Amino acid sequence: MAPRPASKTAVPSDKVGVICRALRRAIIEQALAPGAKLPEDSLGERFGVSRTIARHALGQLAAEGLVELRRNRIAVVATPSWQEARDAFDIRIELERLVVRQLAGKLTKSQIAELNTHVDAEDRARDGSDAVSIRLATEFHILLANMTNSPILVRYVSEVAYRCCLTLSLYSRPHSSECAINEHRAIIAALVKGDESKVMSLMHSHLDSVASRALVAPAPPRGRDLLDILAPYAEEGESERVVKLPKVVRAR
Amino acid sequence: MAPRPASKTAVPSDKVGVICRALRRAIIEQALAPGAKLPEDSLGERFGVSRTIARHALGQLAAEGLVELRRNRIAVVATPSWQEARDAFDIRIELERLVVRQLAGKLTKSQIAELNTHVDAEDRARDGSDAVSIRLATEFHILLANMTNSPILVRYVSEVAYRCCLTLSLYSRPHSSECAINEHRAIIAALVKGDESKVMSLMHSHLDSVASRALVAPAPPRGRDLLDILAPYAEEGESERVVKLPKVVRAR
DNA sequence: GACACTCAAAGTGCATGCAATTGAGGCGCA
DNA sequence: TGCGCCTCAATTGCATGCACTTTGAGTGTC
Repeated sequence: MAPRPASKTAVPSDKVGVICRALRRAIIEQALAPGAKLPEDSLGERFGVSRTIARHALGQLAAEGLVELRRNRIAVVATPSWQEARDAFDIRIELERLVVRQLAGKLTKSQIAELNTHVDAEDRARDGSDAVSIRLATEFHILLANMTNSPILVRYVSEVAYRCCLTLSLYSRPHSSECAINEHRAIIAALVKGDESKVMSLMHSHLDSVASRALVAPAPPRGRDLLDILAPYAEEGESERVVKLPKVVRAR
Repeated sequence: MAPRPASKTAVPSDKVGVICRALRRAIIEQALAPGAKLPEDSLGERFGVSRTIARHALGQLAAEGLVELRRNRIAVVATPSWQEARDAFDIRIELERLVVRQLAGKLTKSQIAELNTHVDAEDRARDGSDAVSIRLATEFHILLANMTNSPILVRYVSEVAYRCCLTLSLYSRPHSSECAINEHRAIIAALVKGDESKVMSLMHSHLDSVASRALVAPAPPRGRDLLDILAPYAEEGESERVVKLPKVVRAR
């Protein structure tokens, strides 16, 4: 009587899956900002399960890079460095070029309709919160990936898209999403037309522009704590040279 | 006093990490063939930990696609379909092109030496078991990925390379690795020379030839069981239509 | 001999309990 | 006030126990 068989990847039980999906969504909507604490018992209590399950879910999310786990420490929402964000976008560009290459000229009528419906929803959400816009924009890309029918590709694109989403909340200025929506429409058009190289370059420039709008400066603009800000000044990770800095550094 | 800080990705405790690494290696060396059963208690007993930990490790490996988990069933080593194998190689090609693009002309002397040392080892292992050759060949690619210093890229390349490895054991004829080794040498040379587009196309054709040598036919050649072989003939997954087939089908 | 049914053994799903670690506030001291 | 030490509540690490599900071997019937 399960509502959906939910061809989800590798989710052991489904309570774990439920928690993962909920947290994922909360994270990409920025309800949980990078650095937010995720204690096992609170999570368990909130979802009506034991710590064991909450812990398992955190493990999965950590594998996806959305959560950071350190031994004996409370799990936190991941805080990717600027460089990691850049890397994620580079990977994403390649993967999504592959997606549209496989899809060009191969969409069914109902798939095209589904994509258009989604972009319409993005349009309608323009006045709403940024968080929802960002989520919908991300989901557009995941929807595309889904249409390839390649579970592996879906997983990688989803993961890396979520990670990128996470970085937007760290490094981006308030989102201006209108152009992105037009770019989505252009991509659909090119996919329908079946112009493989056109749609690949469209996707490339789309993601590139999202990335460059988001990752404006290599400096960590906000949401970082003192230690992270100081980190680049440490260089030699060795030891005694930094002893003269404020004690927080030693506390590391 | 930990020997290495081990910048490994997202491994909660380290007992889990140990088990994951051991299983990963066993899988890619085909000590554990696709379909092999991995009961939690046996695993726990073997590694001297409780089922809880073994279970957690299986969860991680499932997230990487090396293990298949089904509710209330014993975990098994994944048995990718031919199509999934093809998809994995496609993704791998894109990711590794990215790797060598980033690396072209940027290798340090010691990195070049490390690569050469590795290929020498591959050479020496040519007479040994296929399993070891395959593992070394895979590790060459992971070594390259590591040199990009992009943890995300490393993770994805490793994962997808392991998956490809897994498919080799399913679909490939006995490995003939000599040409692969020469191709590795050619890639190193092009990387040193710094010819970006040359090295990208070398990597592309290298992986393409590995894939086409491995994935010779879309039919599932061996190691599959009756059910999987019959699967394509079922089409409508519904129900009663297959009732007339041998009873194993119903047993599903 | 083939099928259907039953039931115990094996295995997973999950909660709970106990030990170990952490870090934050409190206390003393200069 | 400012700094360091100490203690204890909060939290994780992990094993274990109990309930439920699956499996397959054995039994009986036709």
